[in-house]
Amino acid sequence: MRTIKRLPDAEFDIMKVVWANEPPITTNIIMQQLGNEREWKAQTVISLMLRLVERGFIRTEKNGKERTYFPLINKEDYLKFETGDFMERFHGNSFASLVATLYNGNKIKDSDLDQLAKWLKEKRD
Amino acid sequence: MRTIKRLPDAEFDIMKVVWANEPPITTNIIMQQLGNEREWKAQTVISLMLRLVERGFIRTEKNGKERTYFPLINKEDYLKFETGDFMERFHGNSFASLVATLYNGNKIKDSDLDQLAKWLKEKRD
DNA sequence: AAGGATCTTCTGCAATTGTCGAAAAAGGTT
DNA sequence: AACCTTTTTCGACAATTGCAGAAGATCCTT
Repeated sequence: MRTIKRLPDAEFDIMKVVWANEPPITTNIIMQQLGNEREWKAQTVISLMLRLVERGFIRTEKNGKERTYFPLINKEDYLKFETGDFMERFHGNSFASLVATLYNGNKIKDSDLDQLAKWLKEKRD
Repeated sequence: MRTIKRLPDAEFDIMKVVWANEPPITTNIIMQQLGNEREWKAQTVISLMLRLVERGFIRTEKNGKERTYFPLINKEDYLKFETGDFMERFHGNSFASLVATLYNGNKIKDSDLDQLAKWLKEKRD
């Protein structure tokens, strides 16, 4: 069982689009939806997709001259992994350290607090 | 003013030790305290320190045959940056998404929830 | 002063990451 | 069939990262 690993930035940006769309995914979808943030040539996108295939994050099929892609790892699982990894590396798994850092960096908005309160209330039935 | 950037893993591991100790820091301190996790040769540590100097994370002084180092960027600031960056890249700056992900990944203990509830109550006086 | 022990400097190198150009493949058009 | 268009495949290359050998510098002993 291969262990999941952190993705390079560019590949993760691709995955975000993959996850945000209904499969099958095409390179065109990627390019259009990343147009604003990334100015990639088609070849660039394709070779990143290829690397994602090698990593086992997506699989691919060829139909005619086009190639389509399907996610193999879902967003929630990957986020869980990244978030856990982050918690460990930067906060020694201390939730309090994380929250304090966010708060001191003004990364917690009032709307977040509201949502959080609601979420918290649900958890404690 | 140069903008702060994410550090490579190896360099961040060094910084953790730098931050955990009273300056001046020596390569020996680094090697001893990283002994369990990393099996680096002295040259490896030194060249990583050098890169950290170039990045402006530490400064260095030479005394005799030894070299000592002093942090220039403090841990809290760096963590704020990393944490903010992480929030944006992986959670679209949604604190709620972060908390939910941690919770679903069982990264939040019940005691954490209690603390959070208390903290939350304080914030909304 | 000669030799040894340490620590540093210099240099290099393989793997990974970010980005393509050039050429090939497949489909549509005339 | 010949040509154009779109998309892919192949190969490449520079920058970054992880790591350390070889050689130099400095101090300590004898």
